[in-house]
Formats: sequence, C-alpha cells, structure tokens
Amino acid sequence: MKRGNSSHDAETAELLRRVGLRLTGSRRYVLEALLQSGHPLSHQELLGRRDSLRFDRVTIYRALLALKRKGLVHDVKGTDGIRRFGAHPTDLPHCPGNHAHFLCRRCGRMFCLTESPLPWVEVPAGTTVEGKQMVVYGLCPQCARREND
Amino acid sequence: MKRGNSSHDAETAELLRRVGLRLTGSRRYVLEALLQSGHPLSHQELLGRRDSLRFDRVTIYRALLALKRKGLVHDVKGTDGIRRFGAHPTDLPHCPGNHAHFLCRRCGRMFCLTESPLPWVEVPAGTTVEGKQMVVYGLCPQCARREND
DNA sequence: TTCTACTTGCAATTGAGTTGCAAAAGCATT
DNA sequence: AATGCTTTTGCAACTCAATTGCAAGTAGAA
Ligand SMILES: [Mn+2]
Ligand SMILES: [Mn+2]
Ligand SMILES: [Zn+2]
Ligand SMILES: [Zn+2]
Repeated sequence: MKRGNSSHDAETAELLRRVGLRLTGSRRYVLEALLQSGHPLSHQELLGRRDSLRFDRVTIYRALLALKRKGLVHDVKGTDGIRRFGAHPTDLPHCPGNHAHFLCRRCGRMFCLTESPLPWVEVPAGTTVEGKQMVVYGLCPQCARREND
Repeated sequence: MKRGNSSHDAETAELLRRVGLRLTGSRRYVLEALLQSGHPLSHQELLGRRDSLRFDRVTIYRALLALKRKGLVHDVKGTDGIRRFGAHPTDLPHCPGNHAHFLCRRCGRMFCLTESPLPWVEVPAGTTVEGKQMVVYGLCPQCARREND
C-alpha cells in the first residue's frame, strides 16, 4: 500500500512491528497522524486529513481499536460523547494516558494535560478498578478570546 | 396530573418551585426517581421504572435538561457514551456533582464517589474552565464476584 | 374562567459506533 | 516469484443515544 512520506514514517513501522501488528496502510496512517498532531484526534478528524490516502470509516475505527488494544494509543470519551485517541509520546517510555484531558466545547479540540496525573481514588471494598479518565471542559485560549469579541 | 404517592413527593414540589420550574408530572417523576435511587440514572433507566406514569422518551430528556439547567441535578457522561443524572442530596446545601463517579462495565450502574472530590487541575493560560468530570470504571463488588464464579 | 407562555407527545432526523461477510492484502514459506 | 494461510479491508446494513420541529395540551397567573 502506497504512503505519503512523512516524518514519522519509519517510526510508525517500527512501533507496529514491535507490538506484533501487521503493517497496513490504515494503521500506519492513523498512528502517524496521531503522532504528528499534538493532541488526541476523533475518528471524524482522522477521516478528512489527506485527500489521497482514503480509507473506509470502519477501517479507521478498526485501526484505532487495534492500536488501543496493543497499548500504542490511549483514548478518552469526551463529555460530547465523542471518543478521541492520542499517541503516547515515544520519548516517554510508558505514559498510558493517565493524565487529565481538556475539551473545548466550541472548537471540539482535546488536549492532554500531561502535567496533571490522575489522583488515586478510593472505591468501595470489593470494587475492581480497570481504569479512569478525567475530562476538564470549557473554552480553549483561542475560543475564549473569540467568545468576547 | 396524577402521581404515585411516595416519600419525596412534597420535597420535589418544593424544590421545583424554588428554582422557578412549573410543577409538571414528568419533572416530579424524574426528580423523585433520582432522589430515591441511591445512584445516578440514565434516560433509559428512568423510562422503565413504573408501568403506570408513562411519559414520552423526549419528555424525559427535556425534564432532565430542565433540572440540570436549574442546578437540581448533576450529570456525567460515562465511558460507555451514556449520560447519567444524579440528584444532589438535599441535606448537603451545594454538592454540584464535584466528585468522581464509578461506572460498572458489566451492570452499567454508576455510583457517586462523594468521598473523592475532584482535584484542582492546572490548565494553559487563557483557558476557561467550565467544569470537569472524572469517571472510574471497572466492576462493582457484585459483578466482580460473579466474574470469577 | 380565561388567557398565555410553557410543556408535552409524536414523528422524523442526526451522528457515533458496531456487525457480518466476501474480496483483498500481509507475510511466512517454499 | 509463486503458494497458502491468516488477518485486514470495504461495503452495506444496523444499533442506539440524543436532538429537532411542530401542533396539541396544560400550569399558573389574572
Ligand atoms: Mn492524553
Ligand atoms: Mn454524583
Ligand atoms: Zn477551542
Ligand atoms: Zn456491576
């Protein structure tokens, strides 16, 4: 499968191989996009990115699920009901998304708040905790400026 | 509009009046249900509760929105994409849902973790924070027991 | 009782995400 | 470079939460 040649191209191949995933066009594209974008992306945002290199919607979903299952990306369900996926910065060995995320209600962009690790949470005895997520929402700096034009 | 006579009946009327909402059957029913249930309820859970007293799905949605707008309930969007609403315990004067919530991935019940207030979160300069939510997910004690039967 | 603004029911619609299946492609092997 | 097995892809259909428009009904004030 043909690919555009971009900065993380070799890196994505190496990452996919390392976790035992086949190197396919959609996976390289999605992982690449998540690495380049400085912030988590929704399925919808991933669909429209380049005019060449078009994949089916379902294929993008399945690529995301594969990357998630192998721990290459983390995901957050926003207060808007939309799931966004972020690649882990490759310099940090294991940052499995255990930080808060900010969601702008106006532009819909999500940002990792990597400086805000999630707190320990006390749960009732017998409860099994499998994960947690925190979403802070409001207006990003850009949108806050426009709001009071 | 006819109503079942239950424990919080007078209380709901008083609450609705206090915030300037008209006393309608659907609002009294929804608020009552949220007060009685010890945990937040989804729209779907609210629909099936009694056989008498049937309201349209959309009416239940709109009742929830009204209660939310007036601050009588708080809401959380679960990692399963379903929004759940919880009444504020009336003894606490203002507990606007600023605590973590647990969501069981098996039975779908959500619980308020009122002992875990949400932490302060640092955001980039210029950002406007309007709210935040934290969802801890896994298995509730009941479901955890059944999982290894 | 009357009036009016607000609320409800119904039908249609949006949009995220999932499922089943046949065709296509990755990759290890010959 | 061809073989063969397994995984992945594209397509169409589907599920399900939530929203919208509008006409009919109702709460609450006068
Ligand atoms: Mn993140
Ligand atoms: Mn709560
Ligand atoms: Zn924004
Ligand atoms: Zn459970």
